[in-house]
Amino acid sequence: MSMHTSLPDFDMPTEEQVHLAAESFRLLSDPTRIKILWALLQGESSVACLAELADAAPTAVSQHLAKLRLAGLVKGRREGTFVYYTAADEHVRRLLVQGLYHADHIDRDEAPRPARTSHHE
Amino acid sequence: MSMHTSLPDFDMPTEEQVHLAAESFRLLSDPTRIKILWALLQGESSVACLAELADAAPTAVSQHLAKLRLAGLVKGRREGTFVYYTAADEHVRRLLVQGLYHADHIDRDEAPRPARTSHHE
DNA sequence: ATCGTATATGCGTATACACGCAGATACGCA
DNA sequence: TGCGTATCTGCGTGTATACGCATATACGAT
Repeated sequence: MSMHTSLPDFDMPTEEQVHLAAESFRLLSDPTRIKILWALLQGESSVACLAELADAAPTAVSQHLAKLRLAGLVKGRREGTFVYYTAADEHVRRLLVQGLYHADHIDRDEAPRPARTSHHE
Repeated sequence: MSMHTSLPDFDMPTEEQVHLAAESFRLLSDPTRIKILWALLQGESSVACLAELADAAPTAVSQHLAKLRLAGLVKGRREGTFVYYTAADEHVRRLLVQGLYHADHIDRDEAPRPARTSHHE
């Protein structure tokens, strides 16, 4: 028994899936990008407008959008000098909603003390 | 002109919500932690076992679990020298599932070229 | 009490990222 | 054509983090 050597017999995601998921989560791990994406879930918007909404510099927002676009989380539609961005799909919405909803239900349980026994107590 | 100054009249999450969500996403943005959490969704497990499943050093896994525990994503139950961890709640499952599912549907659209018109491409 | 296992902590290092600034490119208008 | 706005790109810097190693602590068995 206690075969630590027994490897996953349940369905473990592939390395590629894990890597891609990690990348998506990483892009969602920045407050500015979360604000940008949340704003985009309400409808398409331009860089400058998103900069206002997210309270960040247009340059920074542009860079964030570039990364989000390369990761396939947002799409851009150029119209003259403006580029109107939109959230890529419903997955983004669900992901973001789950994250924000989860934020309201966090139960920080620092319970299992690192095992303090001796030390008299 | 152009009143960019018009701020969100739709329901924008609070700074705290955004911060907490970002923190959760950040913890989910590491391949090793994703593997650990995925394994924990199948049931409780110890550090050493999780180290095998995630193909990582027990020390590293312990540190990851400590961070996940402080963030309220996992809970630990000590039994002798072993500490059996479990995913904190269903939110974690949904979040992780959404992320991994999303990974299978990514449509990397690098479309909106930075506006190349003339310049003879 | 001593030893071995299981887990946790501290330190050093290499890597990655966010942001600000400057410069480049594209579009609309006169 | 030239000017202004909107957006994009490159560089430098400070900060954060993952990992390996060594060490500390806790528990069970001899």
